[in-house]
Amino acid sequence: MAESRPPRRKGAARAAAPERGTTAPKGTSARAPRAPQQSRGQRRVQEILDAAEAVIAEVGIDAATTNAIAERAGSSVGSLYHFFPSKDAIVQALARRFQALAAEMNARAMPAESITLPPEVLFERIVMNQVALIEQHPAFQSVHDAVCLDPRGLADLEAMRDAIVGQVVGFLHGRYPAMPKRDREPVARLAVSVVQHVLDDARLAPAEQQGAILRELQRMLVRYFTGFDERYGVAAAKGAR
Amino acid sequence: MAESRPPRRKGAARAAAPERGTTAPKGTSARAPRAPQQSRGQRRVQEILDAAEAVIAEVGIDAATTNAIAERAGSSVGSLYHFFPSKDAIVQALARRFQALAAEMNARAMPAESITLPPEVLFERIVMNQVALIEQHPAFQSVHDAVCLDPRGLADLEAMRDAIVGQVVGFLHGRYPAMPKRDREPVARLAVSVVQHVLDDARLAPAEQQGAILRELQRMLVRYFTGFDERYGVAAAKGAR
DNA sequence: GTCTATACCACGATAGAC
DNA sequence: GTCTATCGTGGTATAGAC
Repeated sequence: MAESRPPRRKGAARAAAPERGTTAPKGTSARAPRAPQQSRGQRRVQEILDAAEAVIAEVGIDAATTNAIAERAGSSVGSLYHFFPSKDAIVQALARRFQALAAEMNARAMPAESITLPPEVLFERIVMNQVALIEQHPAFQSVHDAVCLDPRGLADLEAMRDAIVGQVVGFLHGRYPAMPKRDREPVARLAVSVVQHVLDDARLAPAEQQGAILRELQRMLVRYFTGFDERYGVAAAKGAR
Repeated sequence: MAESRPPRRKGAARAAAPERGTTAPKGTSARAPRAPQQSRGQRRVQEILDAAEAVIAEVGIDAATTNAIAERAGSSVGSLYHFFPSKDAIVQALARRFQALAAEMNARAMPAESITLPPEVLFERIVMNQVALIEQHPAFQSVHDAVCLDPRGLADLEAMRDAIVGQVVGFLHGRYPAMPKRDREPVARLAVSVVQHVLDDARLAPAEQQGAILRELQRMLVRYFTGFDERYGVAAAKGAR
């Protein structure tokens, strides 16, 4: 994997830190009251991010050049730098998009009602959701890793991972009120880490084995959580299995 | 993070493919019959690889420059390129070292006698062994990922991962003769993937949680394999738990 | 065999015409 | 707002003295 972890500091031209102002990638300096302009600009920004995602998925972050991204977006570097102050800014914007996406997906995969589901159906849902997310956004891991190792610029924001872990902690709290508080976060971190990395890893396996790996992953998680079900009981479950 | 996966093709100067001949990084063209020369050369090679390992562990593969590696080795680029034809060759040599290391470690962690051990002690040993390996060689993951995504040059050699998976498959065969043959490889792949990635990931967690994550990882693996113990029985075990 | 100096090139980022 | 052309940086790899 890749590849080399930190986002680099290689061909950084002379311009050191051109200051990035607000969170939104403002096109021109002051906001223009015309809605069409803003929406057009937003569409352009999204197109650039889509292109960046595609290129990164293919060649990785370091090898994804600004020229390649611009070209893929049907645009050119100059235009790209009109919307983003630097390549890093593009990666960070992408990270934010992914964070929102992952949080939403996670909320859908384990809503409040799901805390009483039997592990089999719970993890079938979670794993399949994550599979879909990785298939639709293969750049997820690269971006995630790059941002994690480069805290600057995302410091005020919690790391992507932490947001997801937080959701799982909440789930554990709901399902196992008796689980010691200090156990919740390690368990959540482990579960998230396992799902994320195993699925990413599975793409390298022979195609005919990928289904089997998914099934084993589900089996492993089911056995892990069945242990908790037996130890702590499932909150308000009808059949405590 | 991670970075960008593929080893790049960035500042590749004009020299396209200077052909790498045999497997051993031959210094001069013909072998010199003097033993001292050879051993000295080998020591130099090892020093360069050690330096590369250290630099990669700190900054990642892409950001690890040949100059930094040479400097760290107490040498200089010219000398470095006397032993290795390219930066990629260094990474590949490093990969081979790691492969041997991991195989040896694995053989130590699960020798033939271990197939009857209770899961608790088995995974305590396996996890702790892998922890030690990652601590002593933090560049392991980076190199592994980079090589996996860049099959060229390691094609004849099995991928690092496959070698380890093969050992685990053998273990499963010994411990669970009744396990269907086609289940063995997915199970092995999953187990290897989980151990490797979770431990690598744990380094990013808050220090005070790392111990707990390790414990949870062991618990998860124990519950997973206890399921197999119950389903298939442990070969020739004294107490079938 | 080891070093210094440097060729060569790709990249990120900017300038300025349109 | 978008483009083309270009600059400055720094990275790989080499040349050639010692």
